[in-house]
Amino acid sequence: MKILELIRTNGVELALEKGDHVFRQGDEDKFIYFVTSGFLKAYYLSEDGKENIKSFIEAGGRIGSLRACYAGEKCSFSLLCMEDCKLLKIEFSKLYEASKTDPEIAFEMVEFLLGFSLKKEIREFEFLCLSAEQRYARMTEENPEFASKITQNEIARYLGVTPVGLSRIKKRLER
Amino acid sequence: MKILELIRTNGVELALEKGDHVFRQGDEDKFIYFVTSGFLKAYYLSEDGKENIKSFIEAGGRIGSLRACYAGEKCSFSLLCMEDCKLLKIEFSKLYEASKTDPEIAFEMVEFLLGFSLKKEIREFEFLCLSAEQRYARMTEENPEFASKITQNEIARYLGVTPVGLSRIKKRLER
DNA sequence: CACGGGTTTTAACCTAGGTTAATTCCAAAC
DNA sequence: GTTTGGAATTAACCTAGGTTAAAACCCGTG
Repeated sequence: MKILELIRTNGVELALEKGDHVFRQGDEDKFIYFVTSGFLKAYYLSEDGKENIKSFIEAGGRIGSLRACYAGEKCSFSLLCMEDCKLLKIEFSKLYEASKTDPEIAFEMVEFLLGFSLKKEIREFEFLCLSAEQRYARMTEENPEFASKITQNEIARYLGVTPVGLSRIKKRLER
Repeated sequence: MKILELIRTNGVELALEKGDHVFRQGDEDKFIYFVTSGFLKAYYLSEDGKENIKSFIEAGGRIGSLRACYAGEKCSFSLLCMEDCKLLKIEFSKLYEASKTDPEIAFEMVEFLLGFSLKKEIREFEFLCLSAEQRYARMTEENPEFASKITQNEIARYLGVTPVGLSRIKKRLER
């Protein structure tokens, strides 16, 4: 991974504690973060204070606000450490420029972005075509490892329902 | 655009009529389509025959099933011409291989995928955080040009509600 | 003009999930 | 053991949107 080399030479290492924010919704933060260890959640906060979880990020994952990095906006979500975390961060622009001049990096970016797009496409499908109940069923099948790390409250917020709603769904399903 | 050159030399031109399918859900179709002219819709069909619209594609747009092209699955949606269309198609693998060896192509792919990811991220946000009513309000603001080309029925199916539901939402909003 | 087919609206009824608040559970801390 | 605080469940009530079917509307065609 040539990108990882680039980060080792150009990036900055961060050690954060459980409960720390990497950045907050509204910040201008044009970095991409590579998760060395730990576990994070990315979440939106609506005006009336409601939390909606965009994604969970495990060791090996990457995250950054595309809208902030690439569309010149503020971060549209917050990023929070749910455990102590080690991260490597690099300016998005460095990655972007590097992919202009370095073919290997460009190709690795293509690979990463394809994987990312695929995931987002599947999530779009789930919201567009499935009920909350079906989304929950899929989640328990496909991400059983999350169950131990996150509360049911957070699963609900990730699926787009309230904790109360999810509790009902579970009960309905166990029959 | 070096990608467009590649397509002119390696791609195939298609002229389709209104009502034709480019491919159908379940097909193995590993092409990326560049829309020269016309207007199409990409939609999912559920087991019980319900249609959910993934996206509309205008001239200048590109589309293909990522799951088919990149994840080795069947097409997860169908692609239908809503007007007579001129398309250019190319095997995804050709684009992918080219981005391994040709830095310009790789960079153009990065640009395209960043734009695509951004759009999907916004759609995820809309489903996760907004009500159907809010999604409709945003759509009328941001894609007023669609209104003339598509029926309200289809707007509903794109927003994830039924036509009846959307009719109600409209009525509620006009007060 | 009348006809016919598709789109939109309306109405009546139903269901999933939201809201609020009370209750129960559980686990860590004492 | 008891206390305490967060997580999950339950219950009662409410609302948005689904479902079905009928009505109204809108065109294009003969």
